[in-house]
Amino acid sequence: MAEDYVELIYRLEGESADGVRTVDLVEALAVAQPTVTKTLERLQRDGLVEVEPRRRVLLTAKGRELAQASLERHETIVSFLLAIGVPATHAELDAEGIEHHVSETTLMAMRRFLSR
Amino acid sequence: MAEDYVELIYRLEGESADGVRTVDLVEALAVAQPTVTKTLERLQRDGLVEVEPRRRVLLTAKGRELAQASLERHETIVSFLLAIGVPATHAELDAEGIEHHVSETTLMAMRRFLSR
DNA sequence: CAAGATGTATAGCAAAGGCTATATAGCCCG
DNA sequence: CGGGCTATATAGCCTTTGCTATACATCTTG
Repeated sequence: MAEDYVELIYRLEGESADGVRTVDLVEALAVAQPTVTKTLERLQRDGLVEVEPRRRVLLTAKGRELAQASLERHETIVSFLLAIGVPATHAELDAEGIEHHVSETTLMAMRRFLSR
Repeated sequence: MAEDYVELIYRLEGESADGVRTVDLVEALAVAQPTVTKTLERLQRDGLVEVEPRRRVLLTAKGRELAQASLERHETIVSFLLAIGVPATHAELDAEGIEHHVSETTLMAMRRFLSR
């Protein structure tokens, strides 16, 4: 979950000027608000985000790094799925599921395939 | 987890003549014995396995169907990963992680790729 | 056939990730 | 500047998947 959260926060940061709020995550993830609040507490505990009470959710340096790495992995997988003929709709969804379970070795094979 | 368990039981059935026992799953999954027992209770509740108390673990018809479908999916993914150049060691492990998260659509794309 | 080894069951605990209901803080507007 | 709306926090509950410690049953073997 941690990766999903930081990746999402990272993306949302790029889409809205005045910061990411809990409610944005609630909407994007389609879960109940207390679920997001609780998860953010864990992420905070793990040093991935910083939450201004009742205000914005910010990524720490560590969180941002993880987000960038996750996003890159995500995009590699989406590109790869598209390349083997998976329609765009499914590619996005499947990548979400897959991205936390592929080794660096398999990612390399995907990149190799893409640059063939 | 359900799929992992029934798939494993199904495979172990083929490897040993006198039935699958809890201890076989404990060893294969590398978890503590009470974890397996408890999970088997849930699978039993869900009608996937039948447990002879202190004896064998059997698949129900429903469990066997799920196991076969899971195994087939697993093998498709392993073959596919091997085909794009992932070494055998990683292919097995990654397939385990991936197999619960790919849509039928993506599986079809993999099969298409394999029969190209 | 009794002991010890092996296997299984049971009790109790924890963390993650969900939920609902409710309280409270902050913001905007009349 | 007070009320209401919106956002966030808090309390309390649930299930899954893990664990350890311990009790009990079964099997094997001397």
